[in-house]
Amino acid sequence: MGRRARGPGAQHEHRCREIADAVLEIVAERGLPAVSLSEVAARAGVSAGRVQHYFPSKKELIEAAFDRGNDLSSARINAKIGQDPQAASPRAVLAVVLTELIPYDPTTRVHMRVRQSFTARALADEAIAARLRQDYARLHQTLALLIRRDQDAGRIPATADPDDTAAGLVALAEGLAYYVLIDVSSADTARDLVLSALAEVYG
Amino acid sequence: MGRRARGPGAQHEHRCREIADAVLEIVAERGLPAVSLSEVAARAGVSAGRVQHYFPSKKELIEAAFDRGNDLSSARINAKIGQDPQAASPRAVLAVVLTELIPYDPTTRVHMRVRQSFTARALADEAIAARLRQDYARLHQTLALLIRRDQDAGRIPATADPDDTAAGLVALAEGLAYYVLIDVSSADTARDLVLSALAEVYG
DNA sequence: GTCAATCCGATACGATCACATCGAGAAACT
DNA sequence: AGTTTCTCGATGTGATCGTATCGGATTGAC
Repeated sequence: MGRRARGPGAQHEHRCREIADAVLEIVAERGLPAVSLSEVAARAGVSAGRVQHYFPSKKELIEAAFDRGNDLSSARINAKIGQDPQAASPRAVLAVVLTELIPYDPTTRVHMRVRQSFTARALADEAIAARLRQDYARLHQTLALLIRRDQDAGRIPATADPDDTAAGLVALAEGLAYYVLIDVSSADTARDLVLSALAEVYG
Repeated sequence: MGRRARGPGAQHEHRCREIADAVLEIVAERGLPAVSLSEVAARAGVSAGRVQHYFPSKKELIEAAFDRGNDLSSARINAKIGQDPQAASPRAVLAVVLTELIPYDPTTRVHMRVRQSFTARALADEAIAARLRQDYARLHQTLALLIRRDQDAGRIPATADPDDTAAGLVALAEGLAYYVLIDVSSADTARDLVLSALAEVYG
């Protein structure tokens, strides 16, 4: 009953991640509608039964993949920032986070394609929308805190609202990220625009 | 042969639009994956056979709905600008276009939900992507022209690149538009951010 | 070594889908 | 009036989907 599965725990999580990663690969290549149990099983190189065992419903499978995608993106960005977020200057951290939202290589392209797919589904899937809102709240809050720190240090005019400024910067980065994904803009152009927007925040 | 169907032409286009509008309604409510021939027929109040007659394949149906959605949005924005685009000041036109990209009432919410759905599909559907690229090219070009006009008039610093600036403003507006759609930001906040970004362009 | 929980492959089922086919009726041109 | 084209509802078909279920294999606890 209340007992926790202990022995196979490690294997369990590993298998779950394998399957979730297969979902992400399919989403990156052909979008969320292309995700089916048989597709996922084939991509992960396992039987459909196993997929069904770990994720009894498709809904759970999709949501697990969403969380997995978020974890991968967060890990990538955190690795870029370095182990000590307090050490670097707020502006440097802001620049890294914002530019990391722009796809500039195959890996980041995959990450942003996946994210874009889930943002679309959020419009019709409240479970995904709730997860996404929480995700945005955390991201915006983090950036707003950095802005506020540099406001206190006098490097950013105190007139700007930190929360709105943070939301604006992320919105710009994501809008440009989409342009890069569909080849409307180049990654370099997008990066320059984001960084110049950041520069304007700094007066 | 080369002959054009004349008599039933009017009815033909009218029926096509009815069906395309039904597709847009479904997309706005439950997303593109919810669009099926039977759903569309039921929503439009016609038989499935008629839908199939006017749109022999689902692909054509989706693409027609995409074009229809674009037409509706363009018409709405053009109506806001007024009949004489040369008369108004470039800045006023820029402000209208950018704020009209932000959902602020049920109608604009529907328009932007539909647009967001198609942008997601564009990642996996080259036909939609091509249409979207053309759409963006036109929009960005229009705004860049307005910016250039006010650069020539000395109202905007000549240092800024008109095309990149236009792309940045639209990207910001669309990123914020999505925040409004999933209730991350309010429409007022988004509007203010877009307008202040425009103000910064004007120095 | 025994036992129970977990794991997972195989199969079946009902629903839904896009699409094809057919044929009757309406309309338009000759 | 006759003929042809357009219109479109009805029905069938093959494929794919998500899910339920079952039975044996594996595993870890004791």
